[in-house]
Amino acid sequence: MSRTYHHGALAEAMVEQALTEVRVRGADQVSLRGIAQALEVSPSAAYNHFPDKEGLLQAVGACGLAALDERMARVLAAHSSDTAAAARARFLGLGRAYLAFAVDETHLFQLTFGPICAPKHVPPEEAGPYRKLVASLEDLDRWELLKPGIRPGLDLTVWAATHGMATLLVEGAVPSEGVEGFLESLSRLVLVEGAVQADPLTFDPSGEVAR
Amino acid sequence: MSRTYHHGALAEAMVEQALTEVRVRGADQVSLRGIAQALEVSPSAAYNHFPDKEGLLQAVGACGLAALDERMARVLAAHSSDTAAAARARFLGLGRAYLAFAVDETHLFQLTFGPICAPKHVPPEEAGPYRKLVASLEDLDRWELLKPGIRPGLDLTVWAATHGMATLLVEGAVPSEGVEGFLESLSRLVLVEGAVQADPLTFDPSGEVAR
DNA sequence: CAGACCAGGTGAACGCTGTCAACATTGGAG
DNA sequence: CTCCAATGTTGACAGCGTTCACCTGGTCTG
Repeated sequence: MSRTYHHGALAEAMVEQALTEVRVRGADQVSLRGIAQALEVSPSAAYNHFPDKEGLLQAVGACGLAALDERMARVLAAHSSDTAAAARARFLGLGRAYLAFAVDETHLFQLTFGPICAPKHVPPEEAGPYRKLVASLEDLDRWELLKPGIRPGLDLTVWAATHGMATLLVEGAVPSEGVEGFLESLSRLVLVEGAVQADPLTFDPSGEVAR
Repeated sequence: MSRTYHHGALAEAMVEQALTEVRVRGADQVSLRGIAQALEVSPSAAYNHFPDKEGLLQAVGACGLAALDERMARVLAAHSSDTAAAARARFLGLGRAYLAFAVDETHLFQLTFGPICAPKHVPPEEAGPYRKLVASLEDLDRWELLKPGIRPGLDLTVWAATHGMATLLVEGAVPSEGVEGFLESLSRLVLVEGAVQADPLTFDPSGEVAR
């Protein structure tokens, strides 16, 4: 309980504190001084670990990306069997996980894909979520579940649609009830008709935020 | 040239000044004091016309929405004939205009659809751009240019895809060269094959900012 | 084992910000 | 002509990010 002069793991502690504050109040409502005060540390201590406030927020944004990736990984783990039905379930589940993250981690989503952090994780080919989406589409293609002739450019288009729907949810332009309708419509555009009808609505892709 | 005590049209002047500063530096780099200084007016004068800084920025965001709407209106005017080819050109042109706006008005786009302004223009059914998109889709449907059975939910899905592509462009996650590929891919998903092949790449939907 | 080193902490200060309350100015209505 | 309401100014306040000079104390060396 004794507060030593040197904290020992200030960087991690600041990211964690900033993460919780971002989640409840939004990134532009958190102050470096507030975080330092919560940690009983002087405001300038942060500058031993981060170049500036943006540096700290970028670390928080990386946590957000990791949390999203973990949700998506959990979906893949829940539908790992090597069947056409599982491939379809993975595709829909990934989309649902992405949108669920946007809905119940609104502020973190905005930071992760906002102007402060977005330039940090480009090109997107290196990030987990995009790779998982591409893999899922390749999977669908292998099972011949994709409509014929639509493959070129499909990665980007499906990604844009999902990401766009997520931002619309976050902005409040679309209520969260619209998620299932969106996924159905997207499926109608992309998947062959009547291939696998059973809809795996059972899996709930919610989860905690990664460190 | 004489500076009177009362400005006369301070509200409009502040919006205009804020608009130009947002366009070059981004919304979170503009300060109320800076705007007041540029107009040779005291900082607190703004509070006679706007409740706070956010109020001013919301007015700027409304200009952004109007500018986007005007670009889209110009596309409709350029392809107003009542033919299947024109309907297809309108659809592609609207998407191109939306994405072009995001590319060359990045900061304004971010403000207009960011956390400060987005809650202001919901529900989106009341905004021009969404209505124009919906009308375009109904148009395509009337000419039987849409793939059969995909209509339910298509408005939202196409809007999400376009808006998502726009945000990816803005974030730098996708280079602006990807626009045409995206539009081709989207067309492949939505339009009947080989209906109208001539691609109206000729029209340039760039334009000035309204007000 | 003494002592220097240095990563990592402190405190005060600077300039900037948004916002407010009290006061000044003035065009135009009565 | 007078007065008022709209609209501008002044001065101040608290809070912000950031910097600089300085302090602490665990660790490694002579």
